[in-house]
Amino acid sequence: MKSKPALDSVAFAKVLADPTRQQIMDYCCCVWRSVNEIVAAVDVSQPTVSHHLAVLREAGLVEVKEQGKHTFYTLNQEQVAACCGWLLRSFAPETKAASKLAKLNT
Amino acid sequence: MKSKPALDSVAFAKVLADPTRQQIMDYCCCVWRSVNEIVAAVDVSQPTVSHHLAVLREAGLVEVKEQGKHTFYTLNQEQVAACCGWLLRSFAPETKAASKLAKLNT
DNA sequence: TTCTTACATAGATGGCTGTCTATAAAACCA
DNA sequence: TGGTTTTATAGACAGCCATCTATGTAAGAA
Repeated sequence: MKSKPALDSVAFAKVLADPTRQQIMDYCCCVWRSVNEIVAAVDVSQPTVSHHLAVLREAGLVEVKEQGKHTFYTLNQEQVAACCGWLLRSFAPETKAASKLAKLNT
Repeated sequence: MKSKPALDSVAFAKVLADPTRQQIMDYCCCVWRSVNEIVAAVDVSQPTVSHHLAVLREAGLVEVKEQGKHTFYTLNQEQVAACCGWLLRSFAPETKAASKLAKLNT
């Protein structure tokens, strides 16, 4: 019996289903970034970046840290891993990848 | 150096980002299903099912087998696994799950 | 305090897409 | 041959969403 992820698999996919959002996720992977830095990196307006960050935040796919005037974001890799694991167990249960992950998440 | 999946990660997410489509994927996982069976299982019209199957087919997420009057579909688990693996390596590289999969796909 | 910087929110808009009905096409049956 | 079943395609339409501009708000600088 596998536990469900914190995030619904359709909701997870919807969050991922946008190139700008994946670009932001990539840029915030393994490192904390201020909104300013992200805006400079992704070629959409600052409000659009804020919108995407709100989507990612509500999905629990980013962590937030406020420091004075700045707000820093970083990718929540554990959440991504949990959702990908769930997808693998749901839609690729007979593959080697699913077997490899069988021991995780009990 | 990890190889890219056959399917773009944004395109993959877009295909997954619909509840009816995930329902069809679930229903066709590990078994061949005719369009008729799928229609009976998912509570949308037959043309809508055909539309979703076309989306899944073009993404390489299902395999197709024609037998006389019937067309059978089954989920392509390897494609799903490849895309999930790619997502894990991209957006959760520091997790245990990513380590487990590190040996696959070289 | 006043100004600037950093970020979020509100509202509008255009494009995409999931759904439907209607129809076509192909295979089987009588 | 004609009719039925199975699936795909075409076209229309409504709802969603990514983006923008404009504005609000809070923190630091002067």
